[in-house]
Amino acid sequence: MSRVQRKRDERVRRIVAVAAEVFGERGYEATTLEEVAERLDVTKGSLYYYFAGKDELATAAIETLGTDWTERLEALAGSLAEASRPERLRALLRAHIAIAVQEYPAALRLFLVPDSWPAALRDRIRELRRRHDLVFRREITAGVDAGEFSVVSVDATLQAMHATMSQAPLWCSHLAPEARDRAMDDLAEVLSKLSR
Amino acid sequence: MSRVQRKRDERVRRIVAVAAEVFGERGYEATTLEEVAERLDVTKGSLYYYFAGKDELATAAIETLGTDWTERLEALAGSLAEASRPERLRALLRAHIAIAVQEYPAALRLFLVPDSWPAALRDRIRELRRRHDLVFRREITAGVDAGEFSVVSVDATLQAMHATMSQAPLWCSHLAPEARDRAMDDLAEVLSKLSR
Amino acid sequence: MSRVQRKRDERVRRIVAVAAEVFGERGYEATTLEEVAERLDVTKGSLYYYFAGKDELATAAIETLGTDWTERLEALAGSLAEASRPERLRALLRAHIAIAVQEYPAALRLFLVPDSWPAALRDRIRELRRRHDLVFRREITAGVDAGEFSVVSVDATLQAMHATMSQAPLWCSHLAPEARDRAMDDLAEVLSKLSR
Amino acid sequence: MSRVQRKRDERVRRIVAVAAEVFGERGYEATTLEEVAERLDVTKGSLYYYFAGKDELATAAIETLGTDWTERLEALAGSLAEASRPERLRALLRAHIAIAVQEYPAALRLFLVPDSWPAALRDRIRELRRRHDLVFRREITAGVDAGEFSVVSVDATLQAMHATMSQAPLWCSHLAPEARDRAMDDLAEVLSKLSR
DNA sequence: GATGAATGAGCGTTCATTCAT
DNA sequence: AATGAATGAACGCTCATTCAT
Repeated sequence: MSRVQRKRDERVRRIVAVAAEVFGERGYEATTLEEVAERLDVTKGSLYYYFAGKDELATAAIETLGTDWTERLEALAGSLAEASRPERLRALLRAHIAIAVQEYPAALRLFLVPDSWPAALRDRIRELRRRHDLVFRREITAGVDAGEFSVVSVDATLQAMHATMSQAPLWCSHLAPEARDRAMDDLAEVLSKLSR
Repeated sequence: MSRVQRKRDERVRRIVAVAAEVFGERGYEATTLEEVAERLDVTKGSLYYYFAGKDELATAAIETLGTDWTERLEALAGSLAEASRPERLRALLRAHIAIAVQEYPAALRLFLVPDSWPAALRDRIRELRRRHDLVFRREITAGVDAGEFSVVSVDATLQAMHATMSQAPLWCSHLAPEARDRAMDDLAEVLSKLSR
Repeated sequence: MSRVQRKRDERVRRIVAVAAEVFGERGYEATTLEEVAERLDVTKGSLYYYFAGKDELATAAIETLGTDWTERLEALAGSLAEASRPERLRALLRAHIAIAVQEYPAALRLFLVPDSWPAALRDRIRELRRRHDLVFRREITAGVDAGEFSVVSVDATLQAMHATMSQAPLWCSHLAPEARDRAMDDLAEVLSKLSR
Repeated sequence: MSRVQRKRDERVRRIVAVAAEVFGERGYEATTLEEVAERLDVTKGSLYYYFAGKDELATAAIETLGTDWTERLEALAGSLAEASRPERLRALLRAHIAIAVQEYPAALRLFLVPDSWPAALRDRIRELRRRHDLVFRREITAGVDAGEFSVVSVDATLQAMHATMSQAPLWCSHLAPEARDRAMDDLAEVLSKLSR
């Protein structure tokens, strides 16, 4: 890989990171390329040198955001290998909520992509969700198999967890810092009940 | 009430219904008056004869939908006065999910308040939510007071219930009829656990 | 003239009067038929039963406004037949200013009709101006002929008088009542100097 | 100043000049950005690259015109330091009229502040007027203080002068060249009387 | 590689005008 | 005679997209 290519990759990475930030804050529709460009301190037109358009940029951003998010949860799961199952699940739920609330408050809106998007992109997003989902699914099924967890339905339980976590920002964002922390704790605790 | 007035009301009702549909499908920002008008087979400008603008139309759509929904749940709660607490709660959860999935599959987007919504609308939505929320809150707190329910936090529990119910259509819509019914049952059952 | 015809004339008169009022306050562009209709307590569409459109209504309004204005000045001139020439001129100037400021604050804008108007209407307006102009022209020329007035040029003098009077609302409107009265007095006094 | 910057400035200058022209011909409300763009042979949207909106464009137009005009009068006043007061006043009046008639025949409409103009613009216009006004106010008050001029009211006198000068194009524009020159002379002479 | 400039389609909104009733 | 309803053209404005330099 040439030096030029590395430079380009680095640039692309930075653009995507910033785009993920903006898309995460504002959602797809409310995000303008102008704002993305501004935060990168370049002009709007420059973005087109790297991305074919808003949709592609959004896709890359979602991908990055989703991958980053998933990897952090996976890393956390790894680092908690010693903890008890309930402890680990709660920690994962809590971390997920914290990321949603603090870093990607508009993620829900972002994953509610416009129907007008090409099927390929929608599939890609679904794929990302699946991988994301897997982090929690593994915990639950392993716990159930081990007889430590008991759920009505794994799918329904995961559905409830994800729905609650993705909407957490709507509830928590406008709370004062301490109240917000408590609210996030409560949510994680409440969701933990679903596996008992 | 005059014939003219009735006609007008009927017209307004149709507009609001269609608007709720489109807002639900697309979200606030992505909804264009052009599309609402097209589905009504009138021109954009005609909408302004009945509504002062996009915001008012969205408000009316949300208001109608929210009020109708709440009233049906309140009626159900009333008719179940005799049932046991857990029974009644599960029935309410199941009914809520059914309404969401079958009648307002797009409600999530309607109640998913983007920061870009006019403040007035935001407040109104919050108000509607509160009333809607109250149906379930009453059940939970009464159960807790009676010592039959036990929750970590009433607020967090309600938050989880509402989030899950509003996202149910995303999961259930594309399932086959029987699978869908079972999924809805499971969700209601899962959420019931939150009060135990 | 039939009773029906009289009734119609009466209606037309009322419409035109109200239209003159609104056009006088807002100017041509800012006046909407909606507002005219509202003040008449009828619907927009009804106006079209009497007038072919906004332009015709405006023309009629200007005509009425101009005629009324002129007639009041002529009446005043008649009632001051005994007064000295300078007295009469000043009174006329003062009256003109008062009407402009208090009743038709946007008259200037109204007489600055859009270039897009049909030539016939523009001619009619010019005609109205001429008659209006004549009230003052008569005074000046008579005074000059009698050796009591002395002007550089009758046309230029009248031009200055009319320009000043028509712009008076711009200056006077936002003054407090007493200051406004004084300002109008001053203007009339100042313009009187032009004939000495 | 870079070549790019110079180019941009030049572009802005041209836009403002054309805008002043159109605003002058049509007035604020009747001016459409479409027409401004058309005369510049660009599209409507392009204007927004340079100006935030119609208001800002109008402000810039008025500002440019007003500043240029005032500075020329101030320069003339400076160059006539030796002349007698009456001479200097007449020369200023005559110059003002000439600029109005020959260069800014539509200035009246620009300075004719409709109530509908955004408040910010109104204030700015008032400010420009004040500075413009000052050129003449200085002459008058100095003359009065020196006992060479005598006026009923400085304010009213200035009001009359400005009104007359700004409406001069309405009268003079359609005259033949020689008649027009004479008319302008007459107007200046007539207005001179106001200070005697 | 990046910029400044321009484009054009589309949006929410206004309003004169038309017309069936 | 008058109304309620609808239309459609136009407006100010936004923004993704293109492109010469």
